Amino acid sequence: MEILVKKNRKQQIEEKATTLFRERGYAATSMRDLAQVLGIEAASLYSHIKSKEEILQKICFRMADEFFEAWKDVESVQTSASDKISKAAIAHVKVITRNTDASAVFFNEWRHLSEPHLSDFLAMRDDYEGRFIQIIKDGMASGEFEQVDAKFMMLTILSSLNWTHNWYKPGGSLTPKEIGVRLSNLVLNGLKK
Amino acid sequence: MEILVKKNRKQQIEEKATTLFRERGYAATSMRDLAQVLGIEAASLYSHIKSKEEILQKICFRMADEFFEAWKDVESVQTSASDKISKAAIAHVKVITRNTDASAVFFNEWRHLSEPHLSDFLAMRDDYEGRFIQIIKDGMASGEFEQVDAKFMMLTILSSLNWTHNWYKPGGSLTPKEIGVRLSNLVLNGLKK
DNA sequence: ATAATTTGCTAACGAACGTTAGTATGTCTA
DNA sequence: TAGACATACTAACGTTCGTTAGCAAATTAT
Repeated sequence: MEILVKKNRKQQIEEKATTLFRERGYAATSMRDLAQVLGIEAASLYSHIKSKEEILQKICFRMADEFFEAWKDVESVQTSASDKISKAAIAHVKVITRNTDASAVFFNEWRHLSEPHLSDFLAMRDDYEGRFIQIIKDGMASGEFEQVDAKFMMLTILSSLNWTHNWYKPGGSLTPKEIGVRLSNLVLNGLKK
Repeated sequence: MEILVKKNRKQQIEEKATTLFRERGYAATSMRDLAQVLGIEAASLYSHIKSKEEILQKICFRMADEFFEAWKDVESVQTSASDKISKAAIAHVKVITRNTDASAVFFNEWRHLSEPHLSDFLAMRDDYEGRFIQIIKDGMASGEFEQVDAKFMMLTILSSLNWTHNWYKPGGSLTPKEIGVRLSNLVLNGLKK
């Protein structure tokens, strides 16, 4: 029995869609826009995909997978909370910088997912955020961190990390790792001398 | 000569539109959606407004005005760079928390502005961001701050401040001022003990 | 060589979009 | 009391939307 693999054209569609969704937003990107970029008719897209939303789902859940996959670097070793924050920041930023367009779509367009995908997405996000909260709580319990509102702190840290998708350019002076190091350094030690 | 003041209904339209634009995004909100929330027909909206985009413009530029207005608290007194960062954070967060819906639209939907409004908007944003950069540079020059990339730092700080629109709820345990204090404290002193 | 698969087309569907024209009805003001 | 104004309506416009049906050619696998 053969498993059919529509590999090439479908990938191209998803790549171009990612760029367009990032630039114009999901709702403001039409299938005709997407087809034009690919040099085909809009109706032809449906030889490869099921629906417009299917593309968005692929982008969002592939990015979610990447974020979770990268987290393995964080939990692999037993170390201090500071070290874990640093490792998490580096891993997280690495995923974002590896695909800034898809990250932008992931962060900004997920609300256009329909159920049950939307609930699945939010559940994964909660899980991911919970891991950051745990590190912060551990750091407070061990006396390594100041006593703070762990959720507040998680939101603040993640907002800084996530924002990198908005300004990172592959040719820039900072490598993804350096960005992660600097961000975690700011979060841990602050701006003051 | 009479100056006509269409005050009440137009305000209502802008308020409801702000909520919808925040929840669904500008492009995914139809004029019929908006009309339904107001209990009228879509065509009736045009007795009060010129176009859908006019509403977006009003929201975006009113928020911009508010951010600049709040900045006066920051530049009014001669003080240390740390103090200025703290004052700026508090002022900035105060504006956001005063209207979380409009802030969300301001941060997420500005790209749907057409020219020349888009260019005007971006110019204002550059101006605003430049003020943060200047404080950071001053703090480095005086030896108060670590030597860092000022733009990188500005982006990181503002991303944390701006993210508050996503989780702040008026009835919460933290006041807007407390949020500003805690955010600036994290930025200045870090999480480590 | 033949069958299956990939890729794309034209034509069209019903629905939704932002918006305009023209009209009617109250309400406030001169 | 007359005119201006605020508010909302019905009907409709031309356009664009996501998507389907049916067909055709090229490529690939058996």
